[in-house]
Amino acid sequence: MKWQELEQENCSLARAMAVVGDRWTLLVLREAFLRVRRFDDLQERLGIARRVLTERLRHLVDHGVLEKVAYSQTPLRHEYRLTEKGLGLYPVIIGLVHWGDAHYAGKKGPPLLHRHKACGHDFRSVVTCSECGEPVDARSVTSHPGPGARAGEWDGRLTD
Amino acid sequence: MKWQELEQENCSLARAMAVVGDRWTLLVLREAFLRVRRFDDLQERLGIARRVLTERLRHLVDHGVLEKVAYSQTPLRHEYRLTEKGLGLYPVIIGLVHWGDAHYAGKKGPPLLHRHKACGHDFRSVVTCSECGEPVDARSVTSHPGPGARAGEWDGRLTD
DNA sequence: TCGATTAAGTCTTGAATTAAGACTAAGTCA
DNA sequence: TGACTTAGTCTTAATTCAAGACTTAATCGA
Repeated sequence: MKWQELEQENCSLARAMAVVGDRWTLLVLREAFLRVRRFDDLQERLGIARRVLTERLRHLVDHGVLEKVAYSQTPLRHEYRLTEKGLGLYPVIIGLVHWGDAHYAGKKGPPLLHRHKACGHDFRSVVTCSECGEPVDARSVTSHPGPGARAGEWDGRLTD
Repeated sequence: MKWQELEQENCSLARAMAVVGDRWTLLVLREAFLRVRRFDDLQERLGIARRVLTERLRHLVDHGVLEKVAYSQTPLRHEYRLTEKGLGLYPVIIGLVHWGDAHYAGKKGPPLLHRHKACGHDFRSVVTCSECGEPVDARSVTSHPGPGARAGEWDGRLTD
């Protein structure tokens, strides 16, 4: 299967991966969340090949994850900002960061802490259920076909 | 920068991406969460090149995300199961799925629903603060260096 | 017994993608 | 005018991937 064919799959994860699923994109978005928005800054901080960065930024703009905004008219210069759709990826980023913290931080602890402005504490992210508010993990969930499931593509494996 | 150099970076996201950040790995893990655990089943359902699947599974086993477990002695056959560390990626997967649902589901709705066993409802994942329990989004968080930050690698941009 | 089947890979080849860094274009600054 | 800045484009060699044929070792069915 070619990469962009993923977009056609009847799976929200596959469709999301078609947008942000390559080796560099989430790192570019990390920088965007850290307010690094300019081409040269991104290139230097990430060590990414310029051609690849060009292509990724275009892809993200095309998919509405970033938008290209002029920050100077003379000379005309642009920066890349997260859209609302892009900000919606925060749970993914923070989830990966906390997984990395849990398994790869050295003895001293994580390199970066995250503070919740509202309560003032450094926190870990906790995934909870939108319906009952309790924490959710892999073992407490079952999956079943939704209204958008394509006929014939469900094999019943998960109906336990 | 080469891919595996990411592991050396002083950033939990980069370290996490070094393990699960390529085009296929999260799709392989999606299948693992859906209890698809055998080589041929994974290969067929994903349409991934067999050589690449071999390499990814080895990588995930090497990093303790999956473990290779014998399910038959004669003939000797193995399957790939999520470890506790692998189960810890559930927030990332569900975050991507819900982002995909929000932005790429068709008119009919998402292809797959997720039910919280404890309360019995289909749910969306909500990321909350471990300290105060309130929902958290990108705008309600600031980041600052933690105990594991390497001297000289922090540039102060985020201390707002 | 013997051929077919199954599972889990390995191998080969051509195509696509990436890393690294030189080069370019357009405008500003001293 | 000449140096500098920003945001790219271009080139080349190395790496990775897609597709699918092939392999190995054991079981199954006739």
